[in-house]
Amino acid sequence: MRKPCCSEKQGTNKQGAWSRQEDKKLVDYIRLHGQGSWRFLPKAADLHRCGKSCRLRWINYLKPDIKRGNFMPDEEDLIIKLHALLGNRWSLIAGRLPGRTDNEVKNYWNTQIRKKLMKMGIDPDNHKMNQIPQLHFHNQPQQCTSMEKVFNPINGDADMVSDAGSCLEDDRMSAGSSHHDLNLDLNVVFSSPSPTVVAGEQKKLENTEILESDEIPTLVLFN
DNA sequence: AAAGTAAGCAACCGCCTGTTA
DNA sequence: TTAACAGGCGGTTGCTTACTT
Repeated sequence: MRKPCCSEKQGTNKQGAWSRQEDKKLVDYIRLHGQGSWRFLPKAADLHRCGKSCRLRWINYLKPDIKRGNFMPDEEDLIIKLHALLGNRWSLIAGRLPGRTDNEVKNYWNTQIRKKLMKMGIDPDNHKMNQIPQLHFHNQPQQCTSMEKVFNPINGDADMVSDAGSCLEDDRMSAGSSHHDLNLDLNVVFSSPSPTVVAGEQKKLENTEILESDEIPTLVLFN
């Protein structure tokens, strides 16, 4: 029924990396006309790319508010927490990280966080222990991250997966825990009928929405 | 120094959803 | 109600770079 994005212009896809000239054309065009109408943008901007490719390039790399560079520990914490709640909803997760894109978050998860979690015996898909973790200890409990205390949406508790000696009591994670630097307090609100809907039913997370209220994002779970 | 391998990440693909006529 | 379309999303690919042998 629907034609593929670039079917009308064979040879416009699989163009590889964007050149400086292409970037400039795209940026100049969007500055002048604004974003949108991606289907017609390539022709209007004299770009031999498909609209999707232009959109992706703009959203992921050319937008002025994109934050590049390494992820901060706070950001990593937040990604893990949100992933535990939302799963692979990268755009939702990225939406809580100012300046980060879904593609960047997804890549970071797949290349960094996933490996770290697996190394600690945590299944990165469900955030549950799947084997005996390789425990390591340090003397700085304040440095505990979500990598070491992963909120488990199934039982509503924090799974202590490593650094057991230093991280057990302080800073215990919960759905209402706080991220000071990013001002991102996560509150889980159950719309109906009761909070017990979460227990053992991760698929309930299928229909979720993060609402902004008084600058505190709230995760609402719909039944 | 060269070849082989692994890791990181930009880019593409195909499907889904919302909107409009 | 349905078809067509645009935009958006997650999964995957493949190129580039770094590292190892």
